[in-house]
Formats: sequence, C-alpha cells, structure tokens
Amino acid sequence: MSNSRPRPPSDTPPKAVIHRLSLYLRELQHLIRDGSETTSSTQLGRLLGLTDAQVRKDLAHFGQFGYPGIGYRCGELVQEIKCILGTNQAWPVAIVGMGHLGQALVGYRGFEQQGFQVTVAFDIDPDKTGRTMHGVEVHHLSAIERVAREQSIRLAILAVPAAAAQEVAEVIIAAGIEGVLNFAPVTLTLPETVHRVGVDLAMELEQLSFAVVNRTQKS
Amino acid sequence: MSNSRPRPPSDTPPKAVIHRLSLYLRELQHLIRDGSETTSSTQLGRLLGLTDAQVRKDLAHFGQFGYPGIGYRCGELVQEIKCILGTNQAWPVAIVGMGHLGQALVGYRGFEQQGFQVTVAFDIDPDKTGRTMHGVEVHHLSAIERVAREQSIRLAILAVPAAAAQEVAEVIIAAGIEGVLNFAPVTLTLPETVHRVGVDLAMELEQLSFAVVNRTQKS
DNA sequence: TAGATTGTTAATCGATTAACAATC
DNA sequence: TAGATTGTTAATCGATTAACAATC
Repeated sequence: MSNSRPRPPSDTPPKAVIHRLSLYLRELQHLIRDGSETTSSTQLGRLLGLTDAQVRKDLAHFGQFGYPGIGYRCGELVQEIKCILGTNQAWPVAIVGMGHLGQALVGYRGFEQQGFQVTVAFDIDPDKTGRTMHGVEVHHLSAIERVAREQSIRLAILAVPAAAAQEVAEVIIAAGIEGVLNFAPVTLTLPETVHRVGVDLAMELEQLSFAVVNRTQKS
Repeated sequence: MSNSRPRPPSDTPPKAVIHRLSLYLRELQHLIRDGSETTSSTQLGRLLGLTDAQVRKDLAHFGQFGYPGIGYRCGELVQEIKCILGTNQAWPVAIVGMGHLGQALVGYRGFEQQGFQVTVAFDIDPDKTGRTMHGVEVHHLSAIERVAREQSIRLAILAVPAAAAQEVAEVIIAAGIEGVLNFAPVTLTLPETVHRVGVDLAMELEQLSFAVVNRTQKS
C-alpha cells in the first residue's frame, strides 16, 4: 500500500494564479474584441502590469498553450482558460437576499457574458417573494432546497444583512450549495468542503484610504 | 546631502498585510459587540483561519499594540488599526454611475459604519441627474470637479458600463480624485499616482467555479 | 538566416512559520 | 510562582524573476 497523503500529485495552483487567470481571460477577450488574432506574454504582462515571465509561469501550471516564436492565439487561449476555470459551460446561479444589492445583482449584465446565469432569487420578505424581478422569480428561502435541486444550482450569491449571513449560509449549504459569494461583512464559519469568496465593500474602500493617506507608490 | 532613493525607510507593508488589517478590524468590532474586552493573536487567528504568528507579525509592521501575557485590548486595537487605515476620520465618497449597481451602493449601510459617507453621486443621463436618490443628490458628471472640490472628496466608486469606464475614470481623475474603487470589468490605465481597487463580480464567481470543479481543499 | 517568443530551470526575493526570551 | 502571551529573530517555505535552449 502506498503513501496516503491527501493529494500530492497535480499540485493545486496558488489562489493568486487563479485570480490572474481571470485577468488574462478578461484581457484576451478585450484583445479579441479589438481585432487581435494573437498576443504574447510580454503584451499581456504590459497590459496588466505583470512581468512576461509571470504570465508564462502562470499558464505553465496548466499546460502548454503557446507557440514559440509566435505567442498565443487569443481565441484558443480564451477557450483553454475557460476550461480551467470551469466556465466553458454555463453555471446557473442563485441570489439569496433581495435588498438593494441583491436586486442590483439580478440585473447585472456582466455575469451572463462570463458564463453565469442568475436563474432564481430568494428572500424571506413576503413583499418580495412570489414576484419577478428583472425576469427572475423570487422564492421564499424555504424553497431553496427543492429549487436548487430542480435547477442544478451549485453556486449562490449571498446578499443578506450581516446579522443574518451565518444563519442563511447554513441554510443554503444544507440545500446543497457548494460555493458562496458572500457580500456580508462577516467571516462565515462553514464546512471546509464549501467554497467561499468574500467581497466586503467597506474593506475595499479601506484599502483605498490606506493607499491614499500613505501615498503608496506604484499601485 | 543624503542619499536620494525614493522612500527606503519605513518600508511599505505588503498589500496582503493591509487586507488582513481590515479583516482584523472587522473581527475586533464583532468581538467588542459580543462583549470581549481583550483578545489574543491565537483567538484572532483562529477566527480568521490564520496562524497566531502571522497576526503578530502583521501588527508588528506598525508598532507594538499588545501586552505580553495579556493579549490585545479590543477597543484600543480597533483605534490603532483605524488610524493606520486612515478611517479614524470620515471620508466623503462619490459614486459615479447610477445604474442598478450605483443605486444599490448609494443605499448600502455598510459604508457609514466603517467611516465612509456617500455624499454625492454623478451620472450623465438627464433622467437621473437633478434628482435625489436615497437622500443623495445626483449631479451631471460635468459638475464633478466643482463638487469634489467643495466637498473635499478624494475617493470615488466607479459603477459605469465597461465601455465607458476608462473615459469616465480620466474625467474624475482630472477632477482631483485620488482613489478609485472600480466595478467595471476593465483594467484602468491611469497615472500611477492614482490608487485603484478593482472589484469584478464575474471574476469572483470564476474563482468559485474553479474551486468547485477542482474540489480545491481547505479554502 | 535573424528575430521573436515559448516553456522551463535555476537564482532571487519575499512572506510565512517556528521558536523563544521578555513580560505580565 | 506558573501560565499566558507578546514582539522579534532565525528557519522555512513558496512565489517571482532572470536566463536560456528550443522552436517557429
């Protein structure tokens, strides 16, 4: 019997690499829109403020996508990155919490373009449930298990008040949601099988105020 | 005459440290709300999924705030971190672009609590300008230079369509804005004296879909 | 061919962790 | 005193950069 360490092979790339992969994807899509057929690690790096070496190293985590002497074919690399990120196929997404932010997110056009489709929303306020907002039905939170199953929803956007976030997160996890994009300014305590990304709007402004008062160089 | 390197002393702490500082602040505020007088690097680390050594090291970049054998006094540390981040005083903030997202952000309560006050908004749509939304006046973008000066606004939240983002960013920079929180899915090309934080909602979901399809461990 | 650019290895750099004397 | 916890130094770890043979 061999060594039983969890998963030593095909090492997981650092999170920062995955984040840059998204940036590469976004930039490649702009390049294509502007008519470029190919690009290079140098160009991509310059556009994003990174070194050419870093661009190549990041991509090397996942395979060989370039052509020596040529560079990368934009359309091809877009497809490769989408496969890596899992967005080569569309993901249905639920929005939980239909306050101002939840309502704005239902109407946000930027998700669809990147392979995410907000197909349903949830709230507990009877003034909101049963209605349709931006063409999306708002159900009572108690229906999430059934609806998530019926629609094969694995990802949810949590846009509820901070005080409710932990409790609601537990409900949606129990309903089978595997990944949560959390806008509430709290650290969620959840099983580590559940994936979390947190966006705290006030924290983002704090990063900015720090930079401004400290006149940090070279953002 | 002394050496003229830009700013070698009091080295700028890494961005990741500043980000964690915001997390410490948020967690300390929760602890205080729950009645804690003091905490420790071990407790703070456990709550945030960090090692105790990292918490102490991060704080050590800025001074000595703890008491050996005791830990940290929550209220005191909150004040220290606010000073470091620059949020010990309130920042007036402008929102530029009053689409769904901009409107939601004007009504967001989480900013005020952390020392940011949305005092004014801008758009170019005559159906929106001249009105008041969530108690905030919406001016035409052309008024930004005057208004930003009058209200001493240094930070702005950019919530315009991707296609307009670069152009509008240049306008607000010309009006004297020093820091931009950008929600448009584009990399802004601006003088490096201007500070930027980008939040791309679709990118955040991509991080999640990657994690889910790759069953990444230990988020 | 000369010029451009990749993928990859080795070198550098920086960040995290471990350990511990000092302190309460 | 014994137990807890800091701030800090040294050790470890990982990520970025530089360099270059291979390729087109």
